[in-house]
Amino acid sequence: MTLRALATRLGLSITTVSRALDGYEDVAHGTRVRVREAADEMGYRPNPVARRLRKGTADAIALVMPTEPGRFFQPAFGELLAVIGERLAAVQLDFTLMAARPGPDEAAVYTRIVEGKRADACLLLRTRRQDERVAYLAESGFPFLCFGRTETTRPYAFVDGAMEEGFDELTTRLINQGRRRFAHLAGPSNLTYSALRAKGFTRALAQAGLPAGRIVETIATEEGGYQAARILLSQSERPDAIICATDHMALGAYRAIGEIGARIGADIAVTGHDNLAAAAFTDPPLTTMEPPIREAGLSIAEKLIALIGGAKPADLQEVMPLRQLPRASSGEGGG
Amino acid sequence: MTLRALATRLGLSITTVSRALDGYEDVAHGTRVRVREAADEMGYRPNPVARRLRKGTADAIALVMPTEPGRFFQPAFGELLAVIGERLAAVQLDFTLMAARPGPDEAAVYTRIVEGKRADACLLLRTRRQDERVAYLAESGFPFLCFGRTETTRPYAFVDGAMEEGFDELTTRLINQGRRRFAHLAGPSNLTYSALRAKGFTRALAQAGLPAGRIVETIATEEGGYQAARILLSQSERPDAIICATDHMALGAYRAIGEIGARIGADIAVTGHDNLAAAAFTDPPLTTMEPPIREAGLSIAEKLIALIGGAKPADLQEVMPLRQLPRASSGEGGG
DNA sequence: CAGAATCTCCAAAACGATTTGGAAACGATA
DNA sequence: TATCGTTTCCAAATCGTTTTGGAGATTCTG
Repeated sequence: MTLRALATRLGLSITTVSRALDGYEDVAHGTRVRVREAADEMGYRPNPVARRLRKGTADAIALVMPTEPGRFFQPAFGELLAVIGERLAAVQLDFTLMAARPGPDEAAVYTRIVEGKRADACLLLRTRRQDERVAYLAESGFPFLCFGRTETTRPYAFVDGAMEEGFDELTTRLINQGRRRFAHLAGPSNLTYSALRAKGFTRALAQAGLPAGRIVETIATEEGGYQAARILLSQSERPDAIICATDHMALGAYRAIGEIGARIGADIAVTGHDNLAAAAFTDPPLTTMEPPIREAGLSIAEKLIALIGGAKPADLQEVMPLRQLPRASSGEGGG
Repeated sequence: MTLRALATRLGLSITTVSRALDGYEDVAHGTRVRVREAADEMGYRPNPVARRLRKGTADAIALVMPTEPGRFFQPAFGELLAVIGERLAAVQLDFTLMAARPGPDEAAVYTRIVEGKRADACLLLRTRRQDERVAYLAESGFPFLCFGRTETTRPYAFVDGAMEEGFDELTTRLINQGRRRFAHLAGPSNLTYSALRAKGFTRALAQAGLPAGRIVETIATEEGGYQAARILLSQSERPDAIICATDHMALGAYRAIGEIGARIGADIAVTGHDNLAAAAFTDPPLTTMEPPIREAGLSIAEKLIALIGGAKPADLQEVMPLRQLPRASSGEGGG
């Protein structure tokens, strides 16, 4: 069912049918109605590819997943994609996934998107402090949005959680509770989120006039958290609060603490970030904070749409507050 | 940089340039080389949209995410997508994500894919026993592949884990260990995986000549597992083994068991399925089984490619064995 | 009633590739 | 030399839209 078929069937020109469907003013009301009725009676759907070719757009947003070897961990990834995808579909935008492992291949994927016009804009995940992807995209004038911040002088569009504030608030809360020997299990230092979380942690201690806490950098998994926590716990001055960059790391710390027979919550506070589904059901329930995934997804979609519409990146920046979830692992909450 | 530009620059016709790049035999070796060199010197990339229009393909695979309200839980979803995406990209196929909540909207999304030619094939997740999506796609002759099985008389392409066998093996192991009072926390009964897992569980008991185990159906989350386990534990004949359909549910059961002061592993065995990242780090570590996500992803991609190539669905069926991970929650393994 | 303004409509040119159906040039064959 | 086969190339059609630049009909204005 093409436009031509519809046109000949109606005894009209292709032009008129096209314009009638698009609601132009220069087609008589009567014919417009007639065309529309015929169109959905015959189940006509414009061929998206033809439209794209003519309009010179891709009608698509690209998402490049940085696939590191081993498990892929972006908490609530599925939900995030679902929300974004749903919103984009509503405005007829395809949401295209591409995978690339960080490194030389990654650059090729971005080149393909930009030079091959595979998308009208793209979405970056797991942003790094120094991010070549951002540099390349900004350089080539291609619209993009980061989920997470990066360090650059150029204005760029992003959506991110208020992690610095979140970790500051959390740490301050534990200070007020009387904790004094703080340690922080940080994620890989090249990722912006690690730096921001560590910064909030550090700031809270400084503000309270306490000595700087110990910071151990490790991979953001259970195993990483376990190893790092073991090291911390084996040292002379044992911490009474371990602020972990992620829930996964916190679960690793749980085991390390269990092994030395200390009590989580009472002896040593443990906290995370993400609010994994499991976090409320660990023993004890894990104190954490939760990024507003649905809201973030909607905001991301909205900003991508704006970006395609020509909005300036500088006007598309948003830091979203996190929800604090005090639970028993820091001697708070019920249970 | 279009084909025309390249052609005039080389003093050749568009036809010749196109054919030279595609490696046809009817262009002289010399010119072929010349054309190719010029092409990648000038960074020529064929416009994918134009190519699609002409060839009548979408060069894309669609994935419709069933976004149920609340958390979206497909374990290892990110990794699965990454693997599939990577493989598809290698053969120049886009991987398009769409979201739809099960119900009337869902049908519209599939109609859009099929009638709007948004993709050459599509991938279904969270397959249901009676799946209208499968019915519709099969009906309309659109190529599709299911990750998970469904109940239909027509031959269809799928990749799935050997869950029936996995749950049978697990249950048998626990029977041999001396457990006798079995219960199963099943997922929603409309999803095929729930039925298969329950079937494996049931089969093992029957084969051992034991009475049928109690089966409680619930939502596949921690909360669902917790509620269901509480009910089980409040009854007169307390189970000594709770086989959960998923790790998430098992974690919920952990809490319920903790609340009544029983010991997981020693008093009551608890097991799951998925091998969540957290599963090895719970206390005690959770006995579970792991689907081969990478292999499944690769197989899915391969089959989708074959499907587009015209392979018969009946030849594209694969059930992949699960890896058993006996751990302390069933009184096995270390720790 | 002539001329202008307004309504409706349409033919044809894009968009950038692939593919069909030759055509020119050339050497080989008889 | 005339014919045939190869080799190498190309003009033009095609995919299905959108959009430009009118053109005919009708109504309005003075």
